[in-house]
Amino acid sequence: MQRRPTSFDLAALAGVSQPTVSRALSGNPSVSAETRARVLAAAEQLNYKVDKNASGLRRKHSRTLALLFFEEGPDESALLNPFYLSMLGPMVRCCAAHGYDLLISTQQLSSDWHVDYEDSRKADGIVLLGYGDYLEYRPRLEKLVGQGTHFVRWGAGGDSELGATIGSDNEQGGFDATQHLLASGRRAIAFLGTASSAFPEFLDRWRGYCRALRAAGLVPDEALRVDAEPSEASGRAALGQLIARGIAFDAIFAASDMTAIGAMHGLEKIGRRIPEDVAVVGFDDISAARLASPPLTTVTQDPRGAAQALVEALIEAVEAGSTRSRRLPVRLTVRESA
Amino acid sequence: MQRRPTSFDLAALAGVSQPTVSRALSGNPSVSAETRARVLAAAEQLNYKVDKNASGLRRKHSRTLALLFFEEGPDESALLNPFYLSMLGPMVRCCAAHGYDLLISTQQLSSDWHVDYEDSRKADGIVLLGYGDYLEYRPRLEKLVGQGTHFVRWGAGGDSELGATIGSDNEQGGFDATQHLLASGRRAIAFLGTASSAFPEFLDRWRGYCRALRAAGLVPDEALRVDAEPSEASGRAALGQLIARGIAFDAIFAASDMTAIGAMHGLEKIGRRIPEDVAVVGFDDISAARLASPPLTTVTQDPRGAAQALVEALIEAVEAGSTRSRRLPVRLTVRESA
DNA sequence: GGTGCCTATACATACGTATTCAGCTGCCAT
DNA sequence: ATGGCAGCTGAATACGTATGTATAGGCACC
Repeated sequence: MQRRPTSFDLAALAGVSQPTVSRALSGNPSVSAETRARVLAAAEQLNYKVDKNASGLRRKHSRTLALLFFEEGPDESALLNPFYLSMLGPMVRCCAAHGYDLLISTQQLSSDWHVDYEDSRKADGIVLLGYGDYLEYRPRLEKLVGQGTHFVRWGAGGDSELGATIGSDNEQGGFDATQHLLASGRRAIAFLGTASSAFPEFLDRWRGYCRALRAAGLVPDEALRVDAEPSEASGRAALGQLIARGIAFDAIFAASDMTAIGAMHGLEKIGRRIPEDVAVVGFDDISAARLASPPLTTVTQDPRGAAQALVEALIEAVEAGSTRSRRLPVRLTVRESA
Repeated sequence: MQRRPTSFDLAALAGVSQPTVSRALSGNPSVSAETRARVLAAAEQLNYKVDKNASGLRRKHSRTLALLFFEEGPDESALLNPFYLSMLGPMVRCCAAHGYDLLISTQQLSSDWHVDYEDSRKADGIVLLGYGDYLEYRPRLEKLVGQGTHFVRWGAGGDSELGATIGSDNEQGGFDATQHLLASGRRAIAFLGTASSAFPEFLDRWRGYCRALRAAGLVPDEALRVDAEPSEASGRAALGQLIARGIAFDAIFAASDMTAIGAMHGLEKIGRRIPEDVAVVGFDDISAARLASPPLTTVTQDPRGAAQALVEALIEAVEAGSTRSRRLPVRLTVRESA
């Protein structure tokens, strides 16, 4: 393993100077076609690769984006969110298509704010995943803005002071899901979800649910609303609570698939058939939704579109200096549970 | 957003020279405690961060590892593998603990071999995920070895000529799963899996299955073995095939959870109870296994341990020049399906 | 009091690339 | 023939850090 070839070696081989090599490789139009060809041939021969450290030092950017997952701890990490995980592939591909590399990291709430990537020039900008609209984050995001760091957040959006936000149209998703249930004749539709600030999306889904009901001339009934977090256990518990209330229902709209699957298990246990007795619709389209029995009808967020929107917004922020928030469309995926 | 502070600015503020700043920050023992304190205070004040491009240029490494997912295309990517995805968090944390950053990328088989990260000094070493033991990869891996690139592969291992390999003890997992079924009195245990080179792990799982049978004085029956890929549809189809053969069975060991879940759906459809009529054991412990109904007994690979083993092996390769392959223990997770 | 040694710091330089500026060549118009 | 101009290329330099070598001061020892 001998010394790496440098642009000087390349220049010597191609019979030109080092600056010409640099220009040739970066596609500068001032270098003649034949010179460029000679340089490229030499590069091929020496298996020359630009040293990105030197390049990044000289230019002022690294052509690298950082992907930052929020986490409370190993067991409470945005890296466990299946939707985020499904965005990973598309993000990597989208970055590659734009000539960027992707750095991945996590950020603990408890730790100091060490978003060094942009500070230390390892990344030109940051994608933030798992940062809800918690107030706790505000000062950190504000500091980021203050530093002039380029970043884009996945979230419910709204607050354009804190950088651009990309998120799904949760309200419309809630509307579509509910309308689907209404269209199949259901009238007593329970809503399983929480309005906790930890899941701001759930509130929008609830709003869509209400809008659909009202559009059908119905009035949302608080008795049909049960608090539930996105977990199987919580879904089962919520169903138990619903039953305990003794209120009749012929459908369930769960604000997350995990909750929906838990509720389905609960229904199964008490012998209520799905969808004959109770139709169920979830939200997220996690992989287990398709594998559930019966397969779960759910609101699908498009991971590819989301990934692309995030990456392209960030690149725009990096290269053009600013970008805009976006709300992405969702799609109802009808399977057998409703 | 003014100019970034450099180590010279820091030196001026602390009243020392730039080299002293560099030494103070890197913990060089030759700098006195009081000087170091002054430098650190100045760094805090200026919010100084080492420029990793310049640092990487001067040193010969970037303290960055690249994580490379193999993919045939967007729909056939190692980034879709839930086990790999579950390693992500632990890998990130493990890298951080060792002071490394993690770059994530994909590699298409069809494209040229562009593992530029190490070539271009963006990464010091590479973790390869999703590279089975396909012969097609050999030349590429050999080239990597030839270049002196440091890398570690997740896989069945064995071929130590092609770099270190870290993998689960699939044979033992197959043995444990089968023994568990035997212990509960099952005697006719079907094996659902394929020996295709695309899934070399399956072959080891099959071997473990055979060893358990023989240890119990039974002889593996080829009639109980059905080819199946790791997908729900394939699992359902495999069960159909098994039924069509008209052979009696009281248990199923599927070489993957996806297959097992498909088979469970098939059993449900024809009214066979799980586990009363047929016990089912899977392999992988994907998230859907716990959510299945009944929850699936399966062989759990430890993503944290795997991630740690991969990262630490790679770091050892990078820093010490070489490393060794390892086979990681697996654990049977008993739920309700068997 | 000079020599030698040790500690802490400063000086100078190298890493490999991209860019600014200047220079060279040849061609066209005057 | 000469000035100007365009099209390419080369020389010099800057980017910010880390490190090898040199230097200044302090102390012990003979």
